[in-house]
Amino acid sequence: MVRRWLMKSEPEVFSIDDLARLKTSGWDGVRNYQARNYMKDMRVGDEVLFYHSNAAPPGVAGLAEVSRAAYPDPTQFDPAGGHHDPKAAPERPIWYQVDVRFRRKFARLLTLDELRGVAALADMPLFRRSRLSVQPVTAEQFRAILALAGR
DNA sequence: GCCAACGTTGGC
DNA sequence: GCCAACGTTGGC
Repeated sequence: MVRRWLMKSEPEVFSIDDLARLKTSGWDGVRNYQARNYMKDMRVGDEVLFYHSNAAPPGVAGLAEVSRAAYPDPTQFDPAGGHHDPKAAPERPIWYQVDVRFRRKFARLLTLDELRGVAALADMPLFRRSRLSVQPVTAEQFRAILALAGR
């Protein structure tokens, strides 16, 4: 069963255009347990709404898909990197990532402000739970967002 | 740059 | 196990 997710990234760090260029990328650096657990639930082929956070304006920028299921995030083992976790070891990983593949960039950014006004989206964690960078999206919510994006 | 929300850490 | 301090996220 293909499911749907929303994943946040700061475009200054990694944007939908970066993914379009790379085609596929590991989604590393997630250091929140709830977000990690959602990534562990992901299956190859799951659909991903690519959300630009901490941007002006923030919003959903496009569509991607999970191309590799969860595996240990290597950045947790690198003391020199910004995502190092001293409690993690290769035989005891704590953090996981998935790989995502570019599908398409929307013709226009669906801004947070616009999405907030859509009744069908009112229950999204995006509005109800702050700072959750990976979150599930229902079939109805997903349809509503794709309808706004057009084809 | 500010700051509210909120998850994590660590002293007790 | 409580909870204050602290750090991060992310909208504005």
